[in-house]
Formats: sequence, C-alpha cells, structure tokens
Amino acid sequence: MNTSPDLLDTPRKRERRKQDRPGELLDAALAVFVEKGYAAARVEEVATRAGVTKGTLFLYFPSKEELFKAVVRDNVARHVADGLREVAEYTGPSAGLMREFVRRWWQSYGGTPAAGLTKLIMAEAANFPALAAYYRQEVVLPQHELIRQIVQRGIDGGEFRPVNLDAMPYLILAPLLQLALWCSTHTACLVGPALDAPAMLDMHADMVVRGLQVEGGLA
Amino acid sequence: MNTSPDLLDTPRKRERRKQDRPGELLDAALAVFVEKGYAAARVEEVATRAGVTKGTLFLYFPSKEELFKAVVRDNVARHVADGLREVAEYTGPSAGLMREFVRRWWQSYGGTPAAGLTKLIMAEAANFPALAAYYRQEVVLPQHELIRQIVQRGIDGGEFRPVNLDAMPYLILAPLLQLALWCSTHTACLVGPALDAPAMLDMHADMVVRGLQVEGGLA
Amino acid sequence: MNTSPDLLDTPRKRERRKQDRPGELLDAALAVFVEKGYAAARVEEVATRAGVTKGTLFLYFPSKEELFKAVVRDNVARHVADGLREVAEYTGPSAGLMREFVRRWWQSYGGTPAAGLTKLIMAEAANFPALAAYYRQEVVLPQHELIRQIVQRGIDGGEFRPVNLDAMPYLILAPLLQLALWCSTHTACLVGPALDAPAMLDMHADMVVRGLQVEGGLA
Amino acid sequence: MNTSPDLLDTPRKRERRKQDRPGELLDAALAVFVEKGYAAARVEEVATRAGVTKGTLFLYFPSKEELFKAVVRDNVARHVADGLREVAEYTGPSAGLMREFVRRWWQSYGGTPAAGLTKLIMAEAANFPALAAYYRQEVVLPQHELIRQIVQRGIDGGEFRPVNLDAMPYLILAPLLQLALWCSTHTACLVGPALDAPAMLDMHADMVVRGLQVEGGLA
DNA sequence: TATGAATGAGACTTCATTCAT
DNA sequence: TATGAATGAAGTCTCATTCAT
Repeated sequence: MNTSPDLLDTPRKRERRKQDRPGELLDAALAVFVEKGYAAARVEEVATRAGVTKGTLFLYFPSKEELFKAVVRDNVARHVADGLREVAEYTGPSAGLMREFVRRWWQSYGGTPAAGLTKLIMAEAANFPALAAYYRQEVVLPQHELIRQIVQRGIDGGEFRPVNLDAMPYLILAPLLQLALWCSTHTACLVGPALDAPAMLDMHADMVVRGLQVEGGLA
Repeated sequence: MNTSPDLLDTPRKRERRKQDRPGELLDAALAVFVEKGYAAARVEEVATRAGVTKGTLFLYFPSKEELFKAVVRDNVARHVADGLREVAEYTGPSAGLMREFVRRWWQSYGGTPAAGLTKLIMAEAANFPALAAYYRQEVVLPQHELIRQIVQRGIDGGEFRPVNLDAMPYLILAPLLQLALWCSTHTACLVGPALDAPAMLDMHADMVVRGLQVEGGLA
Repeated sequence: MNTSPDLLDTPRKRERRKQDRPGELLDAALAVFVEKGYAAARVEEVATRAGVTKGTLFLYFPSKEELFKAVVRDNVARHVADGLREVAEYTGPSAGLMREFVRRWWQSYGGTPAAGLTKLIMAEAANFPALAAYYRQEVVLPQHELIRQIVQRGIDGGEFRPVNLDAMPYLILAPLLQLALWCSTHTACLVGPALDAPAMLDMHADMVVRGLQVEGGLA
Repeated sequence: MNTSPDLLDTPRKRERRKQDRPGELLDAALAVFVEKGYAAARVEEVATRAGVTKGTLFLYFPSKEELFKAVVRDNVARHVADGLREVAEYTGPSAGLMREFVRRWWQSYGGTPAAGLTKLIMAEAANFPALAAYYRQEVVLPQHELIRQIVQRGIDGGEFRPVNLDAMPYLILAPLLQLALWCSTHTACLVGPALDAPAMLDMHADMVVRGLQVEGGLA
C-alpha cells in the first residue's frame, strides 16, 4: 500500500506506457496511412504496430476517421512553422536566406516521417474536404506567405529581379514536396536507385536563386 | 422496306455501344479512381458513371484490380511520349527548346485527365508495386532521359552552364507534376482560388532557363 | 413457294438441327449436371456444349430448374423399365433369371449416361423433393417390385430359400447403383484404376444367387 | 468479493465458447453440406445453425472452401479405422468376423453423421479432386484392404471358397454405403417408409457369408 | 486499462435471366 | 430461331466497431 515517493517525477514504467499510448498509436497510424492510403489501411495493423490490440485503439480514438484526423493534426502541430518563423530574423543576403529556408524546410518537415502527410492529404483531399481545408490553412498558406516574404525581401533589397510573387511559392515548394513524396514512398520502385536528397536540395536552391537574381547581378 | 445502303457502315445501336463500352468504362474509372483513390472507389460508381450497371462492368474487366491496371495502361499508352519525341528535331536555342518541352508536356499530359494518374500511382505504389514499376519504365524514365538530353544539348552548345545532369529531371518535372496534381485534385480546397496554369508554366520555364544559363550569358 | 415433296420424310439439315436442339441440350445438361452438381453447373456451359449460346437455351427451357427436371424426366422416360418387363416372360431357373436381370439392368441403365442420374437425384433430393418423389415413383419402386417378383418366383419354385422379400431389392441394387455411381464419377480418383464392370457384375450375380439358394441346393 | 477457488479450472463463459466454436461450426457445416450440397449450401446457414453470425465463421475458417475441407478432414479423422483394426485380433470363424465387421462399420461410420460424407465426396469429387484423392487414400483404400484380409482369412481357413479378392470390397461395401447414403438423405422421399437398418445389415452379412461359404460347407 | 470474440454493414463478384437486334 | 449485351438478385468475404470479461 506504500505509494512510492517518486510517483510524480518518475512515473513507473506501466504508467509511462499508458501516457505514451496515444503518441505511439499516432506514429503507427501515420506510417500505415502513408504506406497504404486511408481506405486500405487497417486499424488492426495500426494497433499491432503500436503493440496493442484493435480494441485498445478504440479506447483512445473513437473511430478510424478520428484517428486519421488526429494523425494529421498531430503532425501538422508538430512541425508547422516549427523553426521557420525564425527565418524572419535572418540578416544577410536574400540568396543565403533562400538557401537557409530550403535547408530548414527539409530539416523540420520534408525529411521527417510527417512528410508522408503530403501524399496522404493529396490523395484524400476529395474524401476529407474539411481536413484538406485545415491543412491548407495551417500548412500551405503560412508556407506560401513566408516564401512570398523572402522573395519580396530580395526584390526590395535589389538582389532579386521583380517577379510575379504569387507563382513563386508553387515553384519553390514543388521540388521540395515532390522530393518528400518520393522519399516517403518506397522510392526505389518509382524513381530509381537512391535519391541524393541533400545534393538535390542544394541544386534546387541554386537554381531558384539563379533564376531570381537580377541579370548579371554578381558581375 | 428499303434496306438502307449504310447497313454495313452504320453499326446498330447495340453494337456501337459494345465497342464503346470499354473506353467509357475506362474513362469513368479513371475519374473515380483519381477522385477517391483505389480502395475507396466503388465499382458500382464507375459503372453508374459509365451509364451501365455493376454486372456490365464485369463483362469487360474481370476484377476491380484488372480494371485499375487497365486504366493505368490505357492512359499511359495514350499519352506516353506522345509528341515529346519530336522535340528532338528542334533547331534553335536550347532555351526555346526547354520552353517548348514544358508547353508540350502540359498539352499532352499534365493538362489531360490522365494527369490524375500521377497522384494515383504515387498513392498506390506500395499496394501495386508491379504497376509502379511499369509506370516508372514507361513514363518516368523516358521523360527523365529526354530532359537530360535537352540539358546536355544546351551545355554542349555553350548556352547552359555545366550542371549535375541527374538532378535536372527531378527539378524540372517537379513543378509540372505538382501542378498536374493540384489541377486533378479539387484544387480549390487545397491551394486556393484558381491556379493560373499557363502563367505558372511560363514562369517555371523562365526560372529553369535562367537557372541554367551561363552567368551573364546574354550580357 | 414450292414445298419440296420430301419435306416430311427427309427434313432439311437446318430443320433437323432445330428439331434436335432440345435433345442435344438435354444430353449436354445431363453431362454437366452429373459432373458438377446442380448448383455448380452453369447454364452457359450446357449451352456451349450443345453448340449454342445461353440465350438459345432459354428458348427451349424456361429456367435452369425446368431444364433440370426435363433432364431427369427425359432420362427416366428413356430408360425406365426399358427392357426389364420382358424379364417376366423368362422361362428357366430363377438363378439364370437373376443373372439376366443384372445383365440387363446394366445394359439399359447402369452402363448408359443416364446412370449419372442416380448420383444427381441422391445429391439433390433435399433441394428438389418433388423430383425425388417422381424418381422414386417411376424408377425406384418399379425396380424394387420387379426384384421382389424374381425372388418370390425363386422361392415359389423351391430354388431359393425363404427370405425377407423387402430387403432384397436394396441388397441387390446397391452394388449396381454403386457401380453406376463410380463409373459416372471420374472413377479413377475415387476408387482407383479401372473397375472391371462386367466381371464385377458376374461376381455380384453369383454372390446373390449363392446367398439365396437353398442350402446344399445343387448337391 | 470471494474469489472462487475454481477460477482456473472453470473457464469463463466467453472462453469456453471460443474453444467449442470450431467444433460447433464443423458439425453445423457437415449437416448443411450434406443436406444441400457444397454449392447450394450458404455459409450464413452454417453460421446460424452454429448459433453465430456470418462474420464469426470467417474468424475460424478463411473461406467456404477451407470450411468444406475441414469438414471432410474432421470427420475422416474422427472415424477412420476407428475400431476396425481390432478386427484383426478376432479369433473364431470367419463368418462371425464378417458379421462383426458389418456391425462395426455401421456403428463407427455408417450410422453416424459422418456417413453423409459419402454422398458429399461422391457429388463433389469432380469439383474437389484433391479432396477426393485424400478421401480415397484415408478411407477407401484402408477399408478395401481390411475386407480383402478378412476374405483371405476365410479362404485360408477353408471356410470360404476361393474368389476374386479384388471384387469383394466393392460388393461388400456397396450395400453399406448405399444404406448410409439413404439414411443421410431425407430417406423417406427416396426409398420409402423407414428403412430397418439393423435388419438390413444382418441380411446383408448373411447374404455375403452364404455367398462366400464353400458349397455344402455346413452340411 | 486491455483484450479479443463477435457483429453486421457493405464491398466485390457470379450467374440465371431478359430482350433488342 | 438465334444471339450476346445487359441486368440485378444473391452470395462470399472484409473489416470497423462493440462489449463482456
């Protein structure tokens, strides 16, 4: 009957597991959903990967659909704007800022398991319009805004040529998204042996910067 | 009582239908699969959209899976390398060739219903590895090769700077694929009001060409 | 408008086919039903074996069930009591009569395609009680009666020992029915390499006669 | 609050059910398959007779076909050679041995629900050749061998006349099989009011023994 | 909290039957 | 009479969800 004194600071193993359950389930669910797609994913496989049984999963999430929504929210919340805002504090040439953005995007999102969300949301947009809208609001729009700001900064500083600001987010994000997509899919079978992500990112940043710089800018 | 002379060239209604059925079903199936994903698509909806009943569909395709494969093959066969090869005969500056490629890609694939395949294949790659391999072989690799050739041509002609040839296909295709993907998804909910595809394509081609041109090239 | 004079005695080929259709369909149906069972038999296969299409079959028989009933009636009508009655006119020892019965039964029923009916009726008795009753009335009971008469004749003549008349039909028919059953099923897989039917029949008749004869009868 | 001491030896209701389920389902399936035939049997009826719903059945058997195979194997395993081998230890006249064999065959197989298998296998031999082969190997051949041994014993002992050993299994088993078949089918409709099985068996054994005994043997 | 047996709605698929030609 | 495309009822099977333990 003795309650151990460390109850509060050092939860016993059992309890820690309990607290981790939702997280473990969400991780497993993300993996399975990304791999199979929403409809083809079986809740039993999610449960198994999380080390519990089907019934247990339903103690934490009332339905497959809610589990799916939680997966999206969890990963969006986890990564959105994670370190991106600090980009605002960057001082230095806009070319470097752009390269920094690309690097950080990959670090905090594209290279993480959450990148699979991109494919997932894309594939299920028609089936879960509310979720798509949520994703757009929380992920897509902020990223677009950030990119516009970066480009505007370059133009204002005379480093970049004036361009249509609205197109840039798409053109800059597209290779990043596509790369994330390839990496989260069993890449090999679709695009071939090992994509060298870092090299690709550098190349991409390079192309973007060159494409934006004023003509003969560095001459 | 006059036996019309066109009895032979004007097939009777029933027969005409029979010939058109597979095509109508494949079109309907493409639409439903793209919209819902493979697993969430119901064969009954495909049949209904094609104007027939469930049973009829199985007269032409032995299973949902075979229907899916047929959809992929039909659309791949329909568009692959459609007009792309003629690019090879292009004479003139490589910058113009690149712009021509982007324009044609959109015309013959990205802007067609078949563009939905991109999302479909991506989402189902893990569930249908054989199909993914087929797609890679017939669609991905030829496109990559073509892009490498265009860039190489530019480099050889002194118009483009030397770059890592292997990265270029990904960087050039990514915005095209992403645009196709956005357009084939109920775009509005994900990326917002109306994407101006032509403008985006021009901008993309522009960025690519500038990113590749030798420094101060036109100076 | 000239009706050829031989219309009645030498029907033209086309017409003969038409007249034969029902018979050809019944033969094909018997074969398929025996091979697959009623439920597993597909009307299309029956039609194909008869050289026509599904639709044509339904011009002659309004439903699968009616086709089945027709098959039973046709074969029952074809073989029942075919030559058996004449047994009644037999003069000579009852042992010989018994042997003659066995021989004729096989000739006119057990060895014909109609023998497959036995299995069919047995298997479908519960599903088609009316048919089973019909078969019992037209086939089973007459045969039983005949056998009872033969045995009674032997007893009356002092050749056979007095036995329970009611059991004899079963005991005498069982090996015949079973043999018919084995022969109509892909025999090999069930009872092994080639059953020598004639030898078996002789042996059976021999056993029956010996089993019936008065003790030391021929001594 | 008293924890009953028999907690371990009296499984909870749920668990007991779980253990019994396969057996209950197999029994129900045997009955339905025998009654309707494989194709006409509906899995839902099997489930209902076992007191569960459709879905539950598929928890224990992955498909209708596997259920069918399990039914055959279960019943074959249950009865094959059950008590028949002990016949070998029999000491006494071969006539008595033969009568004993007939009695036991009925006791351990013909008179049990498993007897329905005979009809089932016969009817489905063409549709399930592997199953037929299995049945032949495990049931038919051992029985044939046993019968040959019994007859041989009688011949060796001078009790039976020399006969073709290969025909005897068929002739001796045929009435037994046929009787089993009649009893497992709604007998009434096919062979009439109540077959007196015991009397029939005695009569059969009697006929066989008389048919085999050396002429004037008992005189 | 965790289990896992049980459920039943819903999907794919088959095939007897119809009917325009 | 013959065809064969089309139908739709019915059956097998899956899997999210429930609930007694």
